[in-house]
Amino acid sequence: MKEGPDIAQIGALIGDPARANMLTALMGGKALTATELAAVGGITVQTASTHLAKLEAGHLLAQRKQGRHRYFTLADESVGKLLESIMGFAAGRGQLRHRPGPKEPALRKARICYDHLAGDYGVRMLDSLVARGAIDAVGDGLALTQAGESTLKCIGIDVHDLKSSRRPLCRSCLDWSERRAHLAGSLGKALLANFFEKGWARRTAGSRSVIFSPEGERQFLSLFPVEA
Amino acid sequence: MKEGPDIAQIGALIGDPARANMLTALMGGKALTATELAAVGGITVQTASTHLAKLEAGHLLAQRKQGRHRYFTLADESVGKLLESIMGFAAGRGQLRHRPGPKEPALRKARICYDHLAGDYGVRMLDSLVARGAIDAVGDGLALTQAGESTLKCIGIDVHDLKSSRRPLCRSCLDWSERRAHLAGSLGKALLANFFEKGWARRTAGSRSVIFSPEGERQFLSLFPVEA
DNA sequence: GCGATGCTTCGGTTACGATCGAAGTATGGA
DNA sequence: TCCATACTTCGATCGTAACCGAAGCATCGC
Repeated sequence: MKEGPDIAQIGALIGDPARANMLTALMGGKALTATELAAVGGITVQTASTHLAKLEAGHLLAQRKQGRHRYFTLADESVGKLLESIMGFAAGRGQLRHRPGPKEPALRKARICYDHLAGDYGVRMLDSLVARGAIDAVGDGLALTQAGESTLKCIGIDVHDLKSSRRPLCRSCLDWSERRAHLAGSLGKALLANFFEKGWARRTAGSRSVIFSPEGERQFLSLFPVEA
Repeated sequence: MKEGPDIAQIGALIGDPARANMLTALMGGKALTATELAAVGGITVQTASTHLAKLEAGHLLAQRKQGRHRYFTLADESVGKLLESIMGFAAGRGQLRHRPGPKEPALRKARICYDHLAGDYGVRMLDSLVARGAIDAVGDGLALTQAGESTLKCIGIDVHDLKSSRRPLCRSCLDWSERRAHLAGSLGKALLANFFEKGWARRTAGSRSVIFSPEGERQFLSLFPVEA
């Protein structure tokens, strides 16, 4: 009867709308305070506090005290991956939350998926890297090629630094809006960080969407062309 | 605020213990009746009926009427994949349901994951296929090689038949007990079916575990050796 | 037709958990 | 020291959904 891991527990954790909203907000990768999370959940701070305690007990969140603030983040990358995969599943059944809201288009174009770029632009970037032979793709798997290493060096990313981390360099992540893979892993993170540093793009205040500057957009599109 | 797909809904569906048990049971790949599912959920048929209706409305289950029986299965492969990925996540946090039960060892050795082989033996099989060059593995991705096609022909599987289906041939699936990949996709399904046909193994009554016959086990182990 | 079986629907109870007001604890600044 | 801010804990309320008994359909075998 009772076989295997307890999926009901984490299902229940994600199953509450307020908690789901908070988790979704944390997919933006930024650490948020309890008060901020209460706002996105549409509840009071007291209620949020109990929710956050539960999520932390379930090891979905981690918190870091800083002065009188308490910053919450997703516990680790695996949580982000889990959430994105559930989103992909939900999107596949056409269970979008209500009707597409005003921010939907921006979200579909470019957004943060935990710590890397997702949406149309994220998919485009991976496609382009694969097309030029910088990344090998077999099925779902991704691997950086020799040629890819030098390509990235030109962009300004030293792959050698990334390789020291225990986290995999390339990972594919199913994009819920595009229903295709985009690039995750430490390389995906480094690329997004690189775009922010260069001023090509910036995060928005209360949302996961990523806004490109006109110049940044031009650069990005020419750096990652799509074959005709 | 309300961004992206509705993960709370499917979280809630999975979050109820009775429903989670039923879904887990259906991971065995066999279609089960409402009465059987009520038993695994530990509830009466009436209650099970309402649960099943909800799961069906949420597109997690499909049902097929056959005489006065109603057979329920997972809606499609994506549901199985989602559940296994949640199990993998839960297992990773050490949130096994209680303490390992008596059936746990058998389950870890060999079990059905929706329609293919998982557990120690499932992981071993994939490792062996990769080691002999029958399958290419890059990151998470898997692809059958030319050499692999003939290997499978010897085993008694005509890959050409499988290729006609829209479902991908090779897919990697994260094994919650081994925390490594095993082989899913139509090829994974065909291999397990092949073992059943040959009488090497059989499913058990109320469980996901797969029991090998002594002879079948010998054959299996020699067919999929592990390098020293 | 009739009873038996498998399942669903209805009605009413119950329990759990989400919620918030109010009070309590910690940190920072003045 | 004193107050303001950030957050948690307590206590109580309330709503929802899980649950089961009983009744209602549907299908099978006879």
